[in-house]
Amino acid sequence: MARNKAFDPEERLEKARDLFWERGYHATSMQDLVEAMQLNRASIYDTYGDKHALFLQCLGNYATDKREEYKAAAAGALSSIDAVEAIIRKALERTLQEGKACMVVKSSFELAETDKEVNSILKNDGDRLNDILEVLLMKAQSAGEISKDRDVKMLASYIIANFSGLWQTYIISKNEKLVTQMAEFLIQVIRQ
Amino acid sequence: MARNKAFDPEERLEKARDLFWERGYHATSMQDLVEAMQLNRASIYDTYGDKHALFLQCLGNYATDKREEYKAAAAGALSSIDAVEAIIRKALERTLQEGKACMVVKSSFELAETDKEVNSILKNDGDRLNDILEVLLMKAQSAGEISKDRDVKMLASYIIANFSGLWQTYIISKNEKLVTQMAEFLIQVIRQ
DNA sequence: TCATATTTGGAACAATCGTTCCATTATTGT
DNA sequence: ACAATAATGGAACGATTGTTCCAAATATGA
Repeated sequence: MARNKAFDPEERLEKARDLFWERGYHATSMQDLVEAMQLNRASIYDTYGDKHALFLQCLGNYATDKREEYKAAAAGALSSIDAVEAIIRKALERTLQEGKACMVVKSSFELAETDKEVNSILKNDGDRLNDILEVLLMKAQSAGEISKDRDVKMLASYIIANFSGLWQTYIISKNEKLVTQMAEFLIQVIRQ
Repeated sequence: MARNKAFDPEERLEKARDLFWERGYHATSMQDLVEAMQLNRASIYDTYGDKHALFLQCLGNYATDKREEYKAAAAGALSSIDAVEAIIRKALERTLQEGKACMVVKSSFELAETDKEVNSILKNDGDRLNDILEVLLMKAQSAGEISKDRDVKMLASYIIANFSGLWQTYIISKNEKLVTQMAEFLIQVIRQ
């Protein structure tokens, strides 16, 4: 009986995600979203809820997507330590090529200090990425690829934390060579 | 002939700075500033210019202040490498004690990608802090405290980049022990 | 003491914010 | 073909945005 949606909610969510990603939460207005998503106001509210709910969906969607990208990058590696290196190289590649800093990092600093729901999404995402790296580092340890006395949990967090630094450095300096050297240095630190 | 200002512009600028620091630029309204600074709207516009100009002054002021704090932390050290360590420990201390992430880092992610003036202030601040660390690392190299084949320019940038990571990790995890371990690990990496 | 200059408080501005509502349009299953 | 249902377009909401303006208050140097 009922009429169907004339648009793909998932596809339009990506349009919103890209805008939030670029401008941040507060600098993005509903009017901007109406234009970017090419959707009526009412359709947005009806499908996704209010601005905040829409943002949370965008952020969750984004975090999962990027985690999959890291997984995919790691999957092609021949050894565990190579997989870790591939993830770091993926972060470097993203820094240099995506044209805007990671939405997870941007949202951490714009919102996560005050917004519990945002914090929870980001914590969950961080934990999952941490798990991925921790498993790889443990395997690398078992295979003798890295030292036994490394704290792999801490090392996984350290690697992820370094990604924030790559983005911050690139935003300010736009120095590709420098950021590349920093990523190479991190890889070298992890391998030894 | 003329009447004098009934307030200390520098002191009230700090009030504004603290609010911008806590909430970010877009989430802070002029009404918020009027209340926090305990100043009339007209007085704010007359003394500092518009919201954006006020923010730039706050950010510049903040960056200089924090750079002085790092310098002061380094000044007490017995050797160059100890001075570098002291700066890293200062960043750790700030992360754990200030209750909000560094305004420089927050502003990098909220504004520096689109706002040229903000970017310029942050670039200048980054360069100056880089200089401080670079000089210390060079001296440490001459003194044989760190290896000769380290690229000190890159290493200085790497240290600063790590600060972003400390803040991001602490915002999301609130894990003091973890962040402390990460800072200790960085120190260890630099020293060897 | 007094004219002068500037601060001050608060009203008011137009523009935009996020959100809601409703009449209209369109598509569905029967 | 038809009644039912949901999407659609757009007006409209009150609240808040950043900013300007002006009359009143106030402290200044001569």
